[in-house]
Amino acid sequence: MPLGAAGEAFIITNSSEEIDLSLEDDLLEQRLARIRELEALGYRPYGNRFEFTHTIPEILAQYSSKTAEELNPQVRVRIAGRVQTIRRMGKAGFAHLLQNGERLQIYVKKDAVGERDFALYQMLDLGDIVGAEGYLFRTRTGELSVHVEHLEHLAKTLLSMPEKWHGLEDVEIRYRQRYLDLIANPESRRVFLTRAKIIASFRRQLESRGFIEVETPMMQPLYGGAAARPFTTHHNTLDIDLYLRIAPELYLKRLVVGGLERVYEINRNFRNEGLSTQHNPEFTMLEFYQAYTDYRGLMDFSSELLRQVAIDATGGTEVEYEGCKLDFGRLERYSMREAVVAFWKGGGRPTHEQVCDPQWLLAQSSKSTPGEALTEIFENVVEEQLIQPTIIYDYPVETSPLSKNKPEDPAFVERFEIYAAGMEIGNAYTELNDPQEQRRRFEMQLAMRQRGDEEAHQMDEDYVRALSYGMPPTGGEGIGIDRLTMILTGARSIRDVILFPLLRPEGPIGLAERLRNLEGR
RNA sequence: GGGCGCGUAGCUCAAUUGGCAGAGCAACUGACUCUUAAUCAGUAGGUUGAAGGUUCGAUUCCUUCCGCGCUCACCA
Repeated sequence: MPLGAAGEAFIITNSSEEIDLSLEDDLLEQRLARIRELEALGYRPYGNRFEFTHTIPEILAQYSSKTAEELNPQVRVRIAGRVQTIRRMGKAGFAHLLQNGERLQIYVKKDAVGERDFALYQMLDLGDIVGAEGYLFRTRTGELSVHVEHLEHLAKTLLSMPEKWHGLEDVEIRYRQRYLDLIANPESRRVFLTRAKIIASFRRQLESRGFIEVETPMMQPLYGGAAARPFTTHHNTLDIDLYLRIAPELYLKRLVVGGLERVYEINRNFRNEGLSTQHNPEFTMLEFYQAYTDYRGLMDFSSELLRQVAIDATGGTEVEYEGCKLDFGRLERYSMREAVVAFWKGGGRPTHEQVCDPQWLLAQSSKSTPGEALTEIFENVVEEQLIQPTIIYDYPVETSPLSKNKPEDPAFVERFEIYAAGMEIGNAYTELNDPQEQRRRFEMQLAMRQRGDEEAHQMDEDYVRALSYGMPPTGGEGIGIDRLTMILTGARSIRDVILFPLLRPEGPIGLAERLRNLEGR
């Protein structure tokens, strides 16, 4: 396109529409007008494929240490990114392009890029996505930059970006419009990269030990494997109600029966409960099952897994959370009864004999069985004090319908939970594999259900049938990925580690209507 | 669901005892060919979350509602 024509188009658009714009003062309208200016210059407001030579992080990794002299002979690059800052000075100027969380400065000089590309540079808005071609150099102040010789437009921003040095702080917008959070807050980006590293580390470690990854039903005709209320949905053709799973446990153990002796699944569970800083209705669990081991074996395995995950995610075994230094290098271990004695607050610390005495336990609690009383005391007294990563083992049978009894103490089961930062992050046990005992446990749960306990298990007869074919002795464990991610990233709320946490739907946005009204004007 | 707190320009935040709704950034116009929170001159931008009420007068006080956060209960 001849330069004169382009310039003319630019000027005409300005003079004819400027008055309307200033009267309306609508950013959208300004931006849509700018799209027409871009098109008049022969640019596409939403470009297509762009061949780049480097990503911005690649350039920074390769050339950050190079001096001006070492950038000679010229290093030619083609890069793309989102415009993060613009500093215009008449017939030249700078901008920072942001890509994959890192930024690189470009220098655009009219003499170097020509009239048309310089007109494009002058029209850029913060948030536009552009491609640039040129060579690397260092500015007078020493910043590695691209001396641009050609500029290309790849995508237009119609809405204004978050403010540049405070970033985006409104938590509601950060959760609802996570894309803005990811653009504006490097810390948020880092959290989700760390989350991905945590999951990758678990996968790598489990694969290397011969575990295979499987997917089991999310929609289940019977829900089980945990104590929780489910979400209900409906399948039209079969005309049946289905439940979103509260846990994959019963399916994974069917697979162990079937000879998949080491299986794991990393996926969502859904529990129809309240929301809090530690609870989202859908959350991600790792569950794994290993035949021929028991909860003692899993304690050792868990310690290794968590230690390595901490290293893979953060570079070391120590992390700081809420001002406390947590060490994943080793997990402390207490039985539940030991923990009640050890973490007792104030006077009247019980003896070991007392925490084993049903009469003493019942006297401390409103619960009707010694086991439930012990659990209640533990939760009230101990849980919040378990800051260091800690294993608590040997749980009362009443609260554990799927765990195997301790042979020497049938009122307790071979179960442990992992705590850190006062939160439960893991739950594991020696799986109950006696179908007759499992049938009795389900019937106990049914009785609790009839007394009004909505969270008690239903009878899963196919599961009993599976066990009746024989399940090898097996250890199984679940680890809450969201909470572990909170701890390893220093997040206060589970919503900070879930990309799109559940929120109430927002009201009408009104953008579609505004765009419709502005179309073709 | 209960309790406490917050909601002001696109973003981050002010506004004295109830007395003319403001600033910075972003936007718009102009100047500027090595800036980096660029600078300089100017312009525009508001149903103060919504609806009622008290008052001569409400961002401010009261009521209800909406949204978010914290917390308690339930849960992992």
